[in-house]
Amino acid sequence: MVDYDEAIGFNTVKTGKHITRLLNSRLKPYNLTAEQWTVLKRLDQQGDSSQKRLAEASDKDQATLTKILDLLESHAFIERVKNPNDRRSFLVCLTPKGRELTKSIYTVIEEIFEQIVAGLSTEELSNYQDVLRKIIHNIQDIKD
Amino acid sequence: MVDYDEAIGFNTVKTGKHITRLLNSRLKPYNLTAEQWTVLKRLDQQGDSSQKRLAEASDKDQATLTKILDLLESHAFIERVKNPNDRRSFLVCLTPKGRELTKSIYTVIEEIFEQIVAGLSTEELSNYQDVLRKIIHNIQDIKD
DNA sequence: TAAATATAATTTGTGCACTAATTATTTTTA
DNA sequence: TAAAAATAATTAGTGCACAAATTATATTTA
Repeated sequence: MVDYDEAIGFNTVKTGKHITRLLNSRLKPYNLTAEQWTVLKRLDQQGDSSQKRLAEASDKDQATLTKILDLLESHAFIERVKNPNDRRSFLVCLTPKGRELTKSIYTVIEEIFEQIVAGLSTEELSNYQDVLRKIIHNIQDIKD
Repeated sequence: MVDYDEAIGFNTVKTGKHITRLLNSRLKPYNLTAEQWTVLKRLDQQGDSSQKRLAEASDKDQATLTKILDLLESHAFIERVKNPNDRRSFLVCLTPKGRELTKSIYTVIEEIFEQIVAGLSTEELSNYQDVLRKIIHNIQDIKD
């Protein structure tokens, strides 16, 4: 009988933690953490966004995102602009400084991941992604 | 060009988070969190242990474990006993209450994971585990 | 159209994860 | 064997994740 709590649960969380920690150590010289990078990346990908939309895209809750944005704003990587269409919300925008930084971090991140996936075949990684997708899907089904 | 930051990094962390959140919601009636369960499970598996050994076995740092143990101790699930062989350390022990709880949680956890892995073949899950193992191994090599 | 309901962002409180520093104790070095 | 170095556990500080509550604003209902 396979112990999935261990094999899937603990080990997925552990792997995620170690990836995050590695990224954090490499991003430290840029005054960035892995979580903050996720937010910058989403802003770069989808353009100026409301916080709600940003939270959804980066899989973070509103409360957590507020804190992360506060930090990014304090470093002048982003700014919050009043949303002309809805006074309850802001549009979050990359500053020129933030845009410049984001561009250079793509390279840093890419190099790290080349090391992280070294020795794994395209097929192995593709299968891995399928399983991740199915697990997330299963969890969402349980919740409904 | 596959974006491994997204496909592997973000999605592994996301999946881990969602598993943890699901477990937390199911363990809440027992006054337990997923992380606390990990510690109880390790104690059950390896018997009375020093904090250092427990931290290693549960992939937590000493500081974090201290806090988790404080909570478990406050609920009388565990107790810290002076280590007769080394005055710098304690032996952490399950109380009868904690042992009883641990036994019943195994069943709860097993049912959740049956749902989490539903529809995934033994082979798929086995391959998934292999990739996790290799990623962790790669990360450890990078650190050395 | 006014009232009821829902929503965006923030704050508060709690539980983790991580690093650095600290104190008492043990181990190693010279 | 005394001094230096290492170690176990804890504390303090910072960054997240999550749930609940709150306030101003938008949407829906009757």
